[in-house]
Amino acid sequence: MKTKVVLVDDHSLFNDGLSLILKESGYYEIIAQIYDSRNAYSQCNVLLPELILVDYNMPFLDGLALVKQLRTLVHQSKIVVISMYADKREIEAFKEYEIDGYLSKTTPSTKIIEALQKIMSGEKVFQIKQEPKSNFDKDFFSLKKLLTKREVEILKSLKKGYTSEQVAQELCLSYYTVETHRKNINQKLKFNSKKDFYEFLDTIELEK
Amino acid sequence: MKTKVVLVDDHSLFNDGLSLILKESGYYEIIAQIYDSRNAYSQCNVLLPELILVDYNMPFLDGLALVKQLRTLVHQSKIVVISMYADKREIEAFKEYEIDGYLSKTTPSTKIIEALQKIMSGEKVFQIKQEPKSNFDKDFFSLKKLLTKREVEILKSLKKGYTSEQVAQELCLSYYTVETHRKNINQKLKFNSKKDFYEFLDTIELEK
DNA sequence: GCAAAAATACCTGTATTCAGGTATATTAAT
DNA sequence: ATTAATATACCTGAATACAGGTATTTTTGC
Repeated sequence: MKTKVVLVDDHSLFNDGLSLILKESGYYEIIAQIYDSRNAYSQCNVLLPELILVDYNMPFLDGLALVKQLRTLVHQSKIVVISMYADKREIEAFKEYEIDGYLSKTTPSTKIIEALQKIMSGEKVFQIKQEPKSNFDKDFFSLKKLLTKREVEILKSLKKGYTSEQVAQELCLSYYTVETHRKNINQKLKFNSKKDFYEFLDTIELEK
Repeated sequence: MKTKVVLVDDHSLFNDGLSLILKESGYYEIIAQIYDSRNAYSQCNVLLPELILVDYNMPFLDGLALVKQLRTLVHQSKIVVISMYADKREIEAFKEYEIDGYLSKTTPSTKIIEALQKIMSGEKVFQIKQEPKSNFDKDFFSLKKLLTKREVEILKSLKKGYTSEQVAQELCLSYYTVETHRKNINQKLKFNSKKDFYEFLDTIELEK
């Protein structure tokens, strides 16, 4: 049921953290965490993982050299490289070894999970640089410059799943006022669809 | 700028993993990871964290006893207990010490972050048992059992931000047909608000 | 103090969604 | 072969959201 994963990363904190993140997602079973890449090939030969996550920067045997080895495995696993610097040249170097994905360590865990799901379903995911954010920086601090205090309050209330009507009730405002605020928010943030708006609403953190 | 956090958990894997998760969120700065709860009180007295995350099950000095100590700190920090078993009786025991939240270790990292954001803005969050998943398991495989092939196609199209009208065009269907499918989807998945639906749409993976 | 920004409220018309139906042809299951 | 499920399509009315206005009061910055 769950995808059997082997993690190869000398940096134990990240190895452990990633392990936890993958386990938490509910889709992955970590069958091994390997801290010394020199053991990876033999271990994978025995464990037959469906997915191997390999760090790029490792001592003794780096990601590139390891992938070269792993591709000679009889049992074909998906191989994903995780790197500190999502460099274009780095990716180029991997091209000939037919890896299934290339992810950056700066990617939020949710996006890592998303990417891995895509990869497990056959897609290839290459993240060059940090993905350009949607429209503007989605963090609260840049948002504060754009929106007024009241507009943020409206968003907070909408975040609870309220309709404009319900927001009006909660904040003791007229329905028309709430609608006006929403109109202004939409103008400022220029959403292309309802989905875009609600997606934004879901993602954004609006706390102090 | 970032919330200063101290983690208290003897289980280093979880401590490290949680640390990573908090850091990744961008809102938290981990100023200490404490593995022996007996050091927590003195450390917090020096470090003055805004948020203290405490594990429930710890050797020597367990979560309850530690919280009792921490509440005597001059500098008042938010205190959140994280437990393996989100037991109702456990929470009861904490009630008199006025903790700000009680979270389960089974909670996905994104939900932990969400909960902590709420807590930092003054709310209290008590998660008893693992929260009943949003109606059903949000993964594709359990979804397939609930929805028909066509319904999934409709969702895929909606995921692009299309309106029912546009979905109809893309799939060469009548607008009415698309609306019917959406109606059936909504019935099956029982969303409580538009926000819930679009949030689901954003989260779900619909690939093969 | 004055001008700008923000917050409030209202109106209109349209677009979109949602919930309640009905109905038929095709497909899958037993 | 005959149910049951699926996909299709249409209708209506209500609820919600969106886009275009206008307008008044309050707050804030200089």
